[in-house]
Amino acid sequence: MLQNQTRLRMTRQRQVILEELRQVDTHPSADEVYEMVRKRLPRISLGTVYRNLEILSESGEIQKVELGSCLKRFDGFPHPHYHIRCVRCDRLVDAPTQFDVSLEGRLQSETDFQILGHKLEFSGLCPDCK
Amino acid sequence: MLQNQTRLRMTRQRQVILEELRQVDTHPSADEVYEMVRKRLPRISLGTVYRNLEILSESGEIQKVELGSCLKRFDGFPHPHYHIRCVRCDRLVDAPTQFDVSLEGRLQSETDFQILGHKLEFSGLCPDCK
DNA sequence: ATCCATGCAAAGCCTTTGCACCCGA
DNA sequence: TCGGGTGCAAAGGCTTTGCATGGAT
Repeated sequence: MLQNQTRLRMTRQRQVILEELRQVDTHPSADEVYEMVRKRLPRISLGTVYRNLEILSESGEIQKVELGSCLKRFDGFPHPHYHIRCVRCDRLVDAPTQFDVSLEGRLQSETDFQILGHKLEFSGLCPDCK
Repeated sequence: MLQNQTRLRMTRQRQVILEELRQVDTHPSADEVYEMVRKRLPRISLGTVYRNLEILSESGEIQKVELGSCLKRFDGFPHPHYHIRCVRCDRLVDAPTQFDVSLEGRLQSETDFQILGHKLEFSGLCPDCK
């Protein structure tokens, strides 16, 4: 979250992006947001959309859904387990927690999806970074 | 997982990638795997590493750590909640499950990380796809 | 022998960034 | 006014792919 002293300047672009995003529950990508916003602000640029999505999610107004970065990581051990990612240095370690299939069972009764699996990632500060 | 009938052809490159990955717990990126493997197979190409990481994770020999794809999605509602992703059409919907902070507490006592949060994503087949 | 895998390089996709101009507070 | 925001376009980073050749079964 941003401190109050760094209050967001509310430009038309930023406001429209926020409004459009709050009107849907489809979790659009940056490009999809761009297309939505363009109907109201035809001259907005894709760069502005990216910049504002970043700023809005840093300030806690919205959230990014994906974990980590674009960079994929690989784990040589295929058994199901969880990870902890250091928010500062991006180090990824196995979490000393048991995999809990019951999470899926609880959800299954509440949804029309056929649940097949789940992934859980913790974030925090690693011993070196805290 | 691949069916047994589609047994993997075990080339030297594929085998070395698998061996190297099983010797570390650092969750390397594709490029880091490339650097590791290159010490033993100097002529291997980055494309081969990518192709094999993909094949090995599809066959269940290893796993990709990141959720979803490289494409980031945005959610206009910043309160903590979980998502379900359709493995077939990639649609993303909110999970009708309560956010459970106690997951963090249980882990905190078991690790030297300072836990700050967690993300949980379910995968499954959406009503349209199943 | 067959067909998948490889090396190489180019292309692709999404995202970030430099720069000059603009505008909200 | 003035520092952050914008549009535009180019660059960047990671990943995928086309193609001719190579190699496992």
